[in-house]
Amino acid sequence: MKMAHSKRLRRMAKSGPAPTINDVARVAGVSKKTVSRVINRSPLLKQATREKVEKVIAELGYTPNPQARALALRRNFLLGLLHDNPNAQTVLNFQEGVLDAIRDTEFALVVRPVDRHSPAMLDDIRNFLEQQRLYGVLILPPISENDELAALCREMGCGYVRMGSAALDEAEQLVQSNDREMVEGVVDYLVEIGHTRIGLIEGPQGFRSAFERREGFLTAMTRHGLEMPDDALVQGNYRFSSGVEAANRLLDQNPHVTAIFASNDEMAAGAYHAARERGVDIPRDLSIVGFDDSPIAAHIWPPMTTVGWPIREMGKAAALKLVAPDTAEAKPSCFPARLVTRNSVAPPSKKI
Amino acid sequence: MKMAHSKRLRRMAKSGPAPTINDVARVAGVSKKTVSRVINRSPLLKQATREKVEKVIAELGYTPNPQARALALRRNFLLGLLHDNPNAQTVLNFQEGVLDAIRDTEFALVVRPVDRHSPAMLDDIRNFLEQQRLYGVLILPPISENDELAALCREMGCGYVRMGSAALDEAEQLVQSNDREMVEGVVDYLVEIGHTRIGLIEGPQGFRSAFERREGFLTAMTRHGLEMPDDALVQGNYRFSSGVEAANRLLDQNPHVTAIFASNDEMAAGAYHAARERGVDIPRDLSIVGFDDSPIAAHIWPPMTTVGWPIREMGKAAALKLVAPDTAEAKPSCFPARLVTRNSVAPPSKKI
DNA sequence: ACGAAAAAGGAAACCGGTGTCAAAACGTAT
DNA sequence: ATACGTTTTGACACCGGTTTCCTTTTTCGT
Repeated sequence: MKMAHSKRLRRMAKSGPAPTINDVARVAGVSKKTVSRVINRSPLLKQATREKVEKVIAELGYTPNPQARALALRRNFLLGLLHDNPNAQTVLNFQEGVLDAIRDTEFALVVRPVDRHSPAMLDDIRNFLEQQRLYGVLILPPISENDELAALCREMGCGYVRMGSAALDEAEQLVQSNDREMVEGVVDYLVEIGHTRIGLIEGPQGFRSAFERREGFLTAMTRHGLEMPDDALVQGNYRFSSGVEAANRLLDQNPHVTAIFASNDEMAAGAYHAARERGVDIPRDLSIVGFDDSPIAAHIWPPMTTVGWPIREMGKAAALKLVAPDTAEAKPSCFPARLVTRNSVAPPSKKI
Repeated sequence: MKMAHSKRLRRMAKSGPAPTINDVARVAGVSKKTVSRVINRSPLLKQATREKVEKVIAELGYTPNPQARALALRRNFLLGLLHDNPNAQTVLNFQEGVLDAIRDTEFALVVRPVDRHSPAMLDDIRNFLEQQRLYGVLILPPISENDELAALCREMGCGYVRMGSAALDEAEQLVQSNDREMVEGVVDYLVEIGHTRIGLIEGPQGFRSAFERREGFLTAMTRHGLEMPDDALVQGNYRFSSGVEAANRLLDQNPHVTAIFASNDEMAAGAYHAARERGVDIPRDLSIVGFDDSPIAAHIWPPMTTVGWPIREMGKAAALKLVAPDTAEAKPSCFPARLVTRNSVAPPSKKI
């Protein structure tokens, strides 16, 4: 009720200049400093004064000017999101997570897609950070694996948290997932239902995530005493088309594989495509497992078994590590991925 | 060279407090006002003075503090993006477009996913606008169709541009696409290759885009003198699962349709799913056309014919309408969609 | 060479908050 | 009533820019 009332008052003011702390102070008959204390929940205020001021604040519909606050405090309330992730859903989920963390705070999230391939990338980001003076930045993979970028943040005194698949950094600056173990789990699962000739479409050179996933894969294969011929391991670049090519190469070189693990869903979808063109049925003739649980995995036919990360939770935790590093929710830095079982996996067919 | 040099100097300063306009003024031996004039490219400066100051700026690696600027100018340089779009790729493309527009300016983009179904949505957004005092906001569909939201922006004196499928607003506040005509074009195309019994999966009630697309569809059908039985028109809610249900209902009620147009790609993909489960082959037994050209359209099998919007360009134009309304690039408000022909359409098969 | 007009530059106030430090108000012991 | 310690409040400077208004310098016509 009171709320609605104040809104009405504010609206009736007909969008004149927004009330400032001075207006509040004058109307309430106190000094601006006292109003400031109310806003900042200073404990050394008499209850009566606090209430008096709060009433005026509500009546006037006063909101502190964030720019003025930022100036006085010499820090602002802007979080940055640096990303060059090809998977839109991942980026958006992460954004949602960040928003979960900063909703009802004065923080806001500013986004900055970056171009990993531009030689000027670091300078661009430097300018961006210099200009905007962000409170901190969140860095999504794959660019989160760029150590120069992290160094740049440190150098510029800008807080940062990276999302990455391995121990890139200290726990305070990292949210990670256990994808290596998960990939091992995928192999275990495939072996368990009978597969022995499993192909791997790995991600591009130089990506930590690609490396981790390959290592997890190979570790598990070795553990199971399974052979891993060189030509059952092909490389892609995390994109759909590279998945098509990689799967074709893999199946040409190694027609007996009964299952393929691809380092991300896009490439796995590419493998679907290649399989379909060759007339091989999924999952009867070929099982495919992807990684990321992006929307395509659910939409493709047959729905794809894949590994999902709790991206949104990771986004939330990442943001909390910056804005409230001492809360429990900000502490964990490793978030368990889980196998999302759908219909792209079946025991190997008898033939061959 | 010079650049690198200045960067080094700045770095050597070891991240002390960033230099301010006062530092520049002192070192250059001029007043802060003069430095301010240099920054703002005031024309009434002697060339020599300007160069002297610019040299110092470069040496010190000075960048104006955006918060201080915002405070003094009583406006900030933050654009907001309000979205509740289920299609992540669309949102991200739009973001990229906005970034295209504001790259190398002092503007930044802050994002705000909203929950259309929350009753507190408008209040949330009001608080957000009140708190952040954005320069302006960009509003993506479907929430862009909410007139209360637009009214709120006007009331709060916050500039806005909506992306919408119809004449929701004045051209200054709108980037739109000609989807109605495009839908007519889709029908023309289907009719041209021989289809006469075409089903429609329309979007949810109350969405302007859904309305426009349905009208375009019906207009074209009438124009071709084709019958449109009530049961060939079913409703979905723009999501994958609703597409599955809608297609099943449609095919149950009307087994003779040879083509389906769905109001977006998600639902079209759902229709694929339904078709597959019923053993009907796409495109031999059933042609499907979607709308949006989202990634799923390219990835699904067979690749889907759909209608694509130039989202990124629209994002750029929308941002320019706010930050540089007088430039030519900010002028056009209608961006032509185009038919993306892939493999989900074929002439109707003879049988029946 | 001189005066007037135009150009260039500076001093001080201001934007709307916060920090420092001292003053005022209050409660209590003497 | 007085002195004293504590709590509460306020005055004022400051954050780093811009704006207003005024002074100094330069330019130029005669």
